[in-house]
Amino acid sequence: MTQSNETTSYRDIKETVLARIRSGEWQPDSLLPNEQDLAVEFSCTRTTVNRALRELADEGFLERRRKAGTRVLSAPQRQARFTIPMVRDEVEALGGIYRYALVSSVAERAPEWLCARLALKPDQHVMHVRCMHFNGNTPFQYEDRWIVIDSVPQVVNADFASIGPNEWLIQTVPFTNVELSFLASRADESVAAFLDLPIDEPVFTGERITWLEGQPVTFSKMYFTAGYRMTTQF
Amino acid sequence: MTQSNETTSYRDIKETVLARIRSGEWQPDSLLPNEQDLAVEFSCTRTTVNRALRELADEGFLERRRKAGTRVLSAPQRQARFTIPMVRDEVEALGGIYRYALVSSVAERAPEWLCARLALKPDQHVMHVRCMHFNGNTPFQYEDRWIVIDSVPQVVNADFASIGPNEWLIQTVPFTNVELSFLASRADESVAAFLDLPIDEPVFTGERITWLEGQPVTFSKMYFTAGYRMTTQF
DNA sequence: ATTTCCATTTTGTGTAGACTTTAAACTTTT
DNA sequence: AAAAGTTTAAAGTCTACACAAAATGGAAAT
Repeated sequence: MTQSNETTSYRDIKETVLARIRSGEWQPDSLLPNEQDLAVEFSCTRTTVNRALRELADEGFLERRRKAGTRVLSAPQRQARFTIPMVRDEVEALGGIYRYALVSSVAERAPEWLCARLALKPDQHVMHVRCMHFNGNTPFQYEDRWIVIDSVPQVVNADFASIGPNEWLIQTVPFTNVELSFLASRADESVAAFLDLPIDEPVFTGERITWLEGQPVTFSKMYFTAGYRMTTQF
Repeated sequence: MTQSNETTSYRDIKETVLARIRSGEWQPDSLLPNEQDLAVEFSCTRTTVNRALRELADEGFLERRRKAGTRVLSAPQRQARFTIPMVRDEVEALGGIYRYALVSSVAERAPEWLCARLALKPDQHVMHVRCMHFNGNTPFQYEDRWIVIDSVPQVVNADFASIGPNEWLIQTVPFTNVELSFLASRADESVAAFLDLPIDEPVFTGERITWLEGQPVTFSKMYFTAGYRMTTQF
């Protein structure tokens, strides 16, 4: 059969299923009919039903298990997706002019806390890069970053005066695994100075660890401007 | 052909494509071969290639447009997916015992700032619920919430002494639209008291606005325990 | 009563092929 | 040139069918 106006598409099925859950017709924890039966009901193939249910499961509405069937999740595990933009894009999306400035870039022995954090050997060296990201002339983010030299030997020749370490790394080393955290920290003297804040001001802070095939590549702390909020809708 | 050991699955294709992007073989902004050609290369059907590329696009690695083809995103818009668990689950995942306590629950006229925030009429009423979530006996989260009575009339009969407002709302109005923000705030006198912190301590804070079919349902502020971090891996 | 094993059900994934939709690129007209 | 129309290549989706893999529930063995 050709897909004409009256054909049920996987989108229609998704909508119908969601509507039935919302209306209470399909209660939380209850089992849905199996794919074959739904295919008959919607007069389409099982393939189409499968796609609809698979996506709803991805989106956190359903739970599916072979042989056990598909059930409505009682507490819809809705996942918030935060897009992690690069600072430049974030500033430009705010309608601002992005400006970058290098503060310092030094090769040094990895400090103890970093060795612990990244599972480095005590004598490994890192490139310590500090830099600022501005929105026009307003400080937007202060970045404190360490790059493991053994993992990215080219870093010793990188010119971080002209390109930010994040953009450089993205061009240079692909990464495979990332751990990203957000927390509230307190502006110490240096952070306060760079972001033009009072000392002890609460600062929204991100920490990112990046690995390439199990090798630690970089650790960075990002201190955001006062009043910054990370927002998403779903 | 049957799917035997040597068959290329959409997973294999995803991996291979990612590897080629990482290795630089497929540069950012460059165009991938079209699905048909890839199908030939991987000796599978276009359907299978399609699924692989579609998922990679969903995950933020590729951009696909009809007729234009598939290209590697220059700034991989990787999306961090934070699962937003209910406090109970979060505490239990930490190995703790979850305990809930109501602080107060009062019906009142919506304050001006809330009217502005939720686009309420100036005379609308809200249920103002304050409560605590504990990990054992340690304060974990202090929650300050307003529920729009016109949107959820049953709320006046809800017994928030025995069930948290979030869990009650999920049972009552399950499918909603949400705007979620995170920021760093400063513990005022009351927050500090509830979370057992010094005044002015930085506090990781979440704000959530919830709508049902365009109607504002609830606004809540969640103040997290000292040292809290929201973490994800990808 | 408990464990082990097996049949069966349900989702997971693949093949092969067709039609649809979008939008880029080209062609014609103004 | 610029605008309007046309072609066409690429992704998007569906059909129809097949075999694979997991896990449940019951049967058999201990």
